[in-house]
Amino acid sequence: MTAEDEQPATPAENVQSLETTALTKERLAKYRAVIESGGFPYSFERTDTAADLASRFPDLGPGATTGEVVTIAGRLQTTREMGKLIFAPVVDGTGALQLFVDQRTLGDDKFAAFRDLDPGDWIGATGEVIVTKRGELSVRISEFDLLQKSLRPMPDKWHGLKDIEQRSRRRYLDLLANEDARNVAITRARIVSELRKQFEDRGYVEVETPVLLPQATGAAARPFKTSHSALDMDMYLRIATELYLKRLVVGGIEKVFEIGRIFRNEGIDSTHNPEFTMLESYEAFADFNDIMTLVEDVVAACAIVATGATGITYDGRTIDLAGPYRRATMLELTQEALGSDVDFDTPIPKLRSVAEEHGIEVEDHWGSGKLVEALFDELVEASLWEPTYVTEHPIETSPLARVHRSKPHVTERFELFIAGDEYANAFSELNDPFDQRARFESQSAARAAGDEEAHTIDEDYIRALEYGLPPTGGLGLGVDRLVMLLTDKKHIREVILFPTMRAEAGDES
RNA sequence: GGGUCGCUAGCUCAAUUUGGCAGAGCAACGGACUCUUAAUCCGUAGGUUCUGGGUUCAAGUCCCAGGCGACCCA
Repeated sequence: MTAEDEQPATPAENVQSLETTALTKERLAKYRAVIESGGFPYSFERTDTAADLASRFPDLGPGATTGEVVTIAGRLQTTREMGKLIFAPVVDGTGALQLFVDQRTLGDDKFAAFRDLDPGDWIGATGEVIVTKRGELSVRISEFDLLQKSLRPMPDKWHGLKDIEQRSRRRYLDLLANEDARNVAITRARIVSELRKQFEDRGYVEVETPVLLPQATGAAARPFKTSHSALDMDMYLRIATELYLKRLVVGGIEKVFEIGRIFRNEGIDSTHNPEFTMLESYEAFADFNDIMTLVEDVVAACAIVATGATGITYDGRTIDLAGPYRRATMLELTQEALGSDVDFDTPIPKLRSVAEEHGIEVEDHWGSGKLVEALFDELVEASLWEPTYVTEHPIETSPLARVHRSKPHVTERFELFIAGDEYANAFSELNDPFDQRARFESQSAARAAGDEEAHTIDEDYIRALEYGLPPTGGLGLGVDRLVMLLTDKKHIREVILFPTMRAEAGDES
C-alpha cells in the first residue's frame, strides 16, 4: 500500500469505544488479562466437528455414555446455567454441538473460568461424548481453551439481525446470526460449481479475460472509469466479456467460457448491483437453437443442485424449470399484448405514437426496432412467469447478433425470461466483419445522438473477425439472478455477500 | 428524480393515535439452581429517542429543514 491511498487507521478510537461501552468493557478486561498471561493460541487441534459427531453417534439413547473422548472447537453461544452444571452450545462450520459442563468433571477452578466466558468467544474443548437425560448429544468436558475472545456482543440470539442494511454491511454478523444467510452463501457456491461442471463436461475451456481495459466494449452500458499511473492512461472496467471470448474462438478455442465479475456504472435496485457475476460461453459451429437446449439443461441441473428438483417455488408461486421452455418471438408477444398488428414495417411516426400511448418516453433517434422492443419491455416482460425464450430481437438493438437466416429486420437471438425477469441472453454470433463494422457505426451514431449506453467501436475486434470467426453460438447468463431464483430471494443483495453500498457515515475520508 | 413508510438501550421492538416520569424481551452485571434446549426465578445497571431549528408550561410524539434507509413508481 502506498502512502497516498493509505486508509486512515483508527485503532485507538476502536479501543476507546470498547472501553466506554458497558457491554464491552468487561470483555476487554478479560481479553487483556489473557494477553498479559501469555496470549491466545496460534492453532488448535480438534478431532471432530459437530457434524462428524452427529453422524458417528446417531442413535444413542438418553443418558448414554460412550467412553469416546473428543476435542471440538467453535464459537460459544449463549449458555444455560444450572448451578453447578452449564449447558453450552458451540457452533462450528458444520453445525452446533452442546458442551455439558459440570463442576465435578471440570474441577472448581476451571468451572469458574468457564463461567467467565462470553457468548461469541471461540473455544476448544475436550471431553467424553455423552447424551443428556433429555436426549441431547453432548461433550462432557474435562478441558477447555479460550482460542480468541469476542469483544463485542453477538446479535440477538432469537431475533437475529434483521435490518437489511446492517445485514449487508456486517455480513459476518448476518452469517453468525442467520442460518438462512449461511445457506444462501453455500447454495450460491454449489450453483457456481455446478455451472462450471456443466460447461466443463461439455468440453468447454474456462478462461479469464481482462477486467481492466482501454475501452469497455461488448454491451450497452456505462463503464466505471479509472486510470493506470505508470502507463498514464485512462482505463475502464469491463462491462462484458463477450468480445474477448469471441477473439478466443477466432484463435481456435472452439468452446470457451468465463464466469466473471462485470462492472456497470448504473443505479442499484433489487435486481442490479454495480458489480455482478455473469457466465458467458461461446461454441463454434453452434447456433442460437443449440444454445436454447444448452440453457435448459444447465438451468435444470442447477435447480436440482440447489433445491433437489426442477419444480421450484419463487415468491410463493411454482415454476417448472425442466425444459423445453416455451418459445415465442418478441414481435408476436408484443402484438398479442397490443391487440394490433404493428410490426417492423409500420411507419415510425405510427409506432412512436403507439409507444407514447403506453407511457413510454420515446427518444428521437429510436427506429422501429427500438420502438417495438420498448413496447415489449413495457407490455410483456413482467408477465412472463413460466420460463420463456423470447426470440428474434430487432437488428437495431442487437449489434452483435447475426441477422436471421430467413427473416429481415430481426436477429437470431433469444432472451430467457422467468418470473418476469431476464436470466439469459444469447445469439447466433455476428461473424461478418463488414456487417459488424456497419452495426458498430450505427451504434456510434446513436451515441452521437445522445445514447450514452450505445456500443463503442472495437477496431481490433473487427480485425479478429477479418481473420475469421466460425459460425458460433454465444450465451450470457446472469449468475446472481439465477441464484436469486433458486434460493427464492427477491433482492440481489441477499445473494451477494458484500453488495455495493454507500460509504458509511463516519467511515469515509 | 417522484411518492409512501421508517430511524427509540448492544440486538428485536413498544410508547407516536389523543404532547404529560422513555418501556419490554434477549444480551450484560449480582444472586439461586446438576439435565437445560429462547431454561426458570430474584435483583441491578444500561438512552444525544438520526441531526438542526421551531411551536408549547411541557416534544420520542406536533411543524420546518436536512441526513440515512426500506418499498413502490419513473
